[in-house]
Amino acid sequence: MASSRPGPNLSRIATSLGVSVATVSNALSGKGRVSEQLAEKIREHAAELGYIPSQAGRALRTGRSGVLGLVLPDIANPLFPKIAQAIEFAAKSADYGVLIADSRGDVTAQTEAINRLIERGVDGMVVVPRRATRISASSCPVAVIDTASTPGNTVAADHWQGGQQIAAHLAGLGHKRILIIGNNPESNVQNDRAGGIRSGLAKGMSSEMLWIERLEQTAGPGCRLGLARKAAEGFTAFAALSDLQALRALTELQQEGINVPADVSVTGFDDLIWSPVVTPALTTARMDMDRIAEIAISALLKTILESGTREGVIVTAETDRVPMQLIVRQSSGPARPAKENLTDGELAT
Amino acid sequence: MASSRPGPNLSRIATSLGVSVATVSNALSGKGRVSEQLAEKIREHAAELGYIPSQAGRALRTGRSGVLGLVLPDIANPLFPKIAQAIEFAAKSADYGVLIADSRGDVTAQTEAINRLIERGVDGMVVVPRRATRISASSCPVAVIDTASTPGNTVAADHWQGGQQIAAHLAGLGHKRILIIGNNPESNVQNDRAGGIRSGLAKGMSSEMLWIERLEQTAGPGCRLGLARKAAEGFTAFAALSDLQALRALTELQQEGINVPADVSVTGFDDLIWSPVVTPALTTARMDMDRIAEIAISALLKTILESGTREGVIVTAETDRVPMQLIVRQSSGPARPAKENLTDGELAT
DNA sequence: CTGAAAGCGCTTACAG
DNA sequence: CTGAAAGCGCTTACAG
Repeated sequence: MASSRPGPNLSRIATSLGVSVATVSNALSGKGRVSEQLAEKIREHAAELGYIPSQAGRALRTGRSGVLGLVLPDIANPLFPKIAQAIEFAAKSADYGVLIADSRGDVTAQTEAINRLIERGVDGMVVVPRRATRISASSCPVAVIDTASTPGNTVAADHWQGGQQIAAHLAGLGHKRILIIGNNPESNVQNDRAGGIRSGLAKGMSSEMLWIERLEQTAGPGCRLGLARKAAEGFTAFAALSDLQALRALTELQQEGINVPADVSVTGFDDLIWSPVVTPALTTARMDMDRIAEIAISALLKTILESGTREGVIVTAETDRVPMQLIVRQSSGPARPAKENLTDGELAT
Repeated sequence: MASSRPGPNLSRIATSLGVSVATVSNALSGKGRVSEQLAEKIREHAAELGYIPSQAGRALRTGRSGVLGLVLPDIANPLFPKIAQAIEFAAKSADYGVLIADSRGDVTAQTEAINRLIERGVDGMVVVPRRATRISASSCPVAVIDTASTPGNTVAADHWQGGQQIAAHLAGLGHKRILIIGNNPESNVQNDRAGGIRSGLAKGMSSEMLWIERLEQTAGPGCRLGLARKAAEGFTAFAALSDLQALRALTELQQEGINVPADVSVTGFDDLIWSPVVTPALTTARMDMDRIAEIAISALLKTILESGTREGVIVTAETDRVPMQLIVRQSSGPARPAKENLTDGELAT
């Protein structure tokens, strides 16, 4: 005997009302082949009994589970909450559930995570791929969120444009020498952001790149980044490619007795949870995750609903990049006149 | 016509092998009522065809979906990644999927989230409740992760003991006056942590409580916490009840030119992503989320597998509190001799 | 050891 | 407008 569900089913409603299950089904689904009078009576009775449709029955019959998968490279990434929240919200609005899968670890784990979701019968999935992973079409529609310059990307923040906004902001404040601080040189997202910054520098501005992972390979994990020296060399702006790196830079500078933003400016990306909380609050460029999620989900659902059979395709959206928004807070300010000028100023006093 | 699934089903394997579906089912489920020889042949053929069992069919027949729900008060909470990762891992190990539900917003949203999961047919769920929410038994087993002093809690970190560890650590470093920094006075977790700290203070130590939310009600959100003044008053240790508050304290102190840990110590809770990254790295007390998740999931599954019918109960575990682990990093150090003593010392020189 | 059959709850052509 | 029937894919008593 199958373990029985607690609540009533269509058949119980039907017999108790003296009608057929087909009619009850039609009435509740509102497909309209039932007289409004009867339909109303059925809906009322169903509500009264606390009827909850069986997803299993429906899924078996329709071939659709009503569930989407969300594959993340590493849930521990602080970006995850925003993504998950946005995806869950977009899915919920379309009456879909979201099954999470973490592919922490290598690419193999990512493939396994995807397979597990398929075994669970998801109708489609949203994948935020690991660095440099190419998502191959599997056996359900897939939306990829990475960066527009990654082939096969469905939709993402316009990281390049975000970088340009940071550059324009720093240019406007009079900064000349920018240290760009990234974590991993293989990240498409970070490279796009860095490229955007460089491309947005005004005349007379220059930049240098610092990859933390490379530094740590020689100096050990958790090492100082040597930012005080960089400041002494004349860098006045530290543009991190993520708020986590920005936080690292900010606290290192503060610890070295360098005042932010009086002495130097620090900026980040992503507007993570702590950005408005630290002192000074972080200037950062924020992704519009709600919009990205909305686009990804609607592209996904369009494909799911159109294709009768469950084809494995990477879906595309009309808009594949969503502008980032610059959020100016206290961690960035006007560039102090460089040493030489300061001297001039003092002479002039 | 129901939209057909792409892959083969039991019936296809059966006919292609000239046996019955029942035998194929038995062979694949390994229930052993099939000769090993035939079973092997069937397994081989199934693998060859790339057979993936239909969750829908199985769920409809067995009354179990193989999916658990995870209800979070607010996915944006930085603790979420750790919880989600741990729960997903524990569930995956038991061959269950995890459906997420965010109850951001009020208590109503939490109830709705729970209902939505039930409609999706979860076999059980893990709930991390909103502050001061009492989870009432719904129509499936529920495991609650909050704090041991919350009635109806299934399992949680021993926040009180975590607080005691922090207190012992600060006592050992010679600190006398501790400022405990919390966010919300209604949080059970924060109250337990604060209580633990107070109860763990050694002779001659004293503490004062600072609730940020209260301060912000008058001084506005994002206001300074006035920690420099507290330091001047003689507080040498700032024990935040979460790493987010610890980060806020740390950066405010640094901005005010107070050196951590040379002048004062800062500690946090939860070992969040940035704790090892900031300078100085944060001393913190970490929850063993893996163990908590394991206990919650296994208690949940035990109830699910035992109860034939899907009763709505809050499950209990033998162990309801898991010790926290103190992680000592550079943000805490020996208390500097207080002013009076310093003078003595100078006289003695 | 193996198979025929029932049935989980639903939706959807089809017939009336 | 309403109903009888088939069937989605699976598991599980039951019979042989």
